[in-house]
Amino acid sequence: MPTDARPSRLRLADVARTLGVSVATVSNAFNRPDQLSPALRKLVLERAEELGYRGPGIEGRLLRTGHAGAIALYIPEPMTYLMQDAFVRTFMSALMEACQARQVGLLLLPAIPHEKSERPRPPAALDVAAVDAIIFYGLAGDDPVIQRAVERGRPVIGIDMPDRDGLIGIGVDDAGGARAAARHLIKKGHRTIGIISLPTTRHRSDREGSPGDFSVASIRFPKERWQGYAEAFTEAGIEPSTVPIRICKLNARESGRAAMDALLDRNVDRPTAVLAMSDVVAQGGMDACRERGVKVPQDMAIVGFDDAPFAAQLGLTTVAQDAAAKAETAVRCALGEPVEETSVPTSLIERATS
Amino acid sequence: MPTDARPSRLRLADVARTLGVSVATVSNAFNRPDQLSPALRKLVLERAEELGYRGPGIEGRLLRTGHAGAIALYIPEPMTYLMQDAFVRTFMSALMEACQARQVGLLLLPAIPHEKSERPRPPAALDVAAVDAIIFYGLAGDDPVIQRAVERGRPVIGIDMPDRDGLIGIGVDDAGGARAAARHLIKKGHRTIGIISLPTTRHRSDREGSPGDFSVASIRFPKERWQGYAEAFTEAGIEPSTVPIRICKLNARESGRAAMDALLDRNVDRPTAVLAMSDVVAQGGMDACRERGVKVPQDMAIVGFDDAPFAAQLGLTTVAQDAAAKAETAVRCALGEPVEETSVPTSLIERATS
DNA sequence: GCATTGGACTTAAACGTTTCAGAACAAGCC
DNA sequence: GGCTTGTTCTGAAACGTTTAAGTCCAATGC
Repeated sequence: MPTDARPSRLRLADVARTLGVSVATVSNAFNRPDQLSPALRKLVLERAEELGYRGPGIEGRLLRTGHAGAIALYIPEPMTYLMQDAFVRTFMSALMEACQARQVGLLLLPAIPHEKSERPRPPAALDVAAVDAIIFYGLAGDDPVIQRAVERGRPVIGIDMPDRDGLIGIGVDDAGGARAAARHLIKKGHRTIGIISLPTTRHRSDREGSPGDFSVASIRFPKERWQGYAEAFTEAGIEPSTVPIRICKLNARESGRAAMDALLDRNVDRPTAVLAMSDVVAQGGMDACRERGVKVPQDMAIVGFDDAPFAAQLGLTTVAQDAAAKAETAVRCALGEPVEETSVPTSLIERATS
Repeated sequence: MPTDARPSRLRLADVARTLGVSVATVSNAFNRPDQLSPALRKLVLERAEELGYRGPGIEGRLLRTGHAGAIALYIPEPMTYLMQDAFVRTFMSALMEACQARQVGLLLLPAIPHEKSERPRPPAALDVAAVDAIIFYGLAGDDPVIQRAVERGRPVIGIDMPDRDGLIGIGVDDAGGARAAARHLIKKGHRTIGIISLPTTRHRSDREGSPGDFSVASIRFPKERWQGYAEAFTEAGIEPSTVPIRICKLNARESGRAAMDALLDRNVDRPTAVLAMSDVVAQGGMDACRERGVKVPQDMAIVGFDDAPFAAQLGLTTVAQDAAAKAETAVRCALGEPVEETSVPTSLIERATS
């Protein structure tokens, strides 16, 4: 280590001093070209380059304007979840691309730990992070962190969440995608179709469900997807209240397996097809069929949701979400760019399981 | 509050005012408990909670103290690369865990685009991001962004990079890993073991080498890895100066192939095993063996270095790096925590090639 | 020639926080 | 009683930037 006494960064004032102009002029050279003559601007910029001044630092600017040049992503899970789930990774990639294109930083916020602990806990990163907006992913609609984020007075975006006071919800057209999936199975001749649902509230368990669960759901997409399924059923003359439903504890393969098991155990109304609310639980369902010797799609047709990367390998018919559009829209909203529509389209991808 | 149209965040001053104390006192209540009586501190904290004040915001603090509560990660690739490569994902997960544990944000910086463009380009995120430190990953040792980062006057960490003025390099324990690899082959009964080395200086060519090349090496890894190999040889009573060495021009498959070719061409001391300094050149060596009908591992055992993602598929025995420790150490350095050792342990992974 | 306009640059006041240097006061020591 | 020491709180000056308001001056219109 050399004996560099003062490695402090250069400031506007340093550039201003060597040129004999005011700091305002230097600031304007960088931010408001119309406020000074082109000749002087060129001079200032050249001198800045010469000195190694890279432009106005964030410290002062953040205080003065509140503009941070980054957006935050918050998930209620440990951060590593972003790397684990293949579907999430797809979304993340798209989010990164959107940020990259705008040269904006993406700040991953640590989930706030469950706090039984001491009262004077330090302010959470979520509360103080230097960002222009916060994007939530995988959050329940009634999570209290939403309120905290909104209080910060910056745009707050919720992926797969309903709009809410101060929260811009971005989602796929869940109802439309689900309707298409259900119609597809009905067209194939199925009349008894089971549902494998994702959890509808924060209180979670693997259990039997009913349409009533969806009307009180605090998590949006199961609700909306059910509505889509139900619409298609009604169209076809199938009474939605008679449809067998299993609700999963988690979006996990094992939960899907258990749900399919329960459906196959039924004596009456044993379904010939299943609509799964995610590809992950659909995959679990396929596991259960294989174990029990139930042939897919002959004895059991399956349609997933998400078009996760592994769905193609499995030959799983599924509803594709445009994850890229979702991420792009989220970043647009975050940065205050004009955005026409906050729900993105879906499309049914027919493969071997139906 | 019905009348207040302003959604502006609460400030220290707001809390101070309602209590009739000075802002300094409120600030101290949050940051320096020893500066006021416990009773008053309690009062202040309670009132803050009541008002919904979450603690001193980043804007002022950043300006005053420069403390941002986040660290940046910069890779010279598009950000999405972080999601694509399995080896990188492992590192990322570990990095996230380290950040999560400390409740520190992880800011992903967009790579600076190749700039043929207009002169007055806006300051890059790398230059202005609100972070306490910058971690580089996958960067060439002479990339000019290092200089820019160092100029910011914050800790700069380089993963798999040599130390450099202002840059803290974090790497694996090269000597230890190499020693383990050599011991492994010796234990298997090999006595004539060839070395396929990475380049030792900036002047590069595919050529024969000798121990002297390593004592004058200007590049760190080969030197250290050779030391590890040599130790193990000496232990086993093998004179290091008699060991056949090939030095590659590049860390490239083709160079590895050429090196193995040369070793197999030897009439005397034709090796029965090879220690390669990277998985890439090891892979090249395997190519050469296949072409010449030399059976691996029967006629030629091979041990690589790195545990690159493709190593498992190839069945290549190699020296794995502890990605988690690397990430943990990087974060430690970034946050100025005491760190005893900036080189991280390795472990030998035995597969089919030895 | 004198007011008016507009361009080019400067002045100075924020923005919210931290922290150094006191102030006020009480207690202890000689 | 004067002096030091300590405790608890306050005043005020930074930190680096942006920007509304203002100054200066040359050009224009009459």
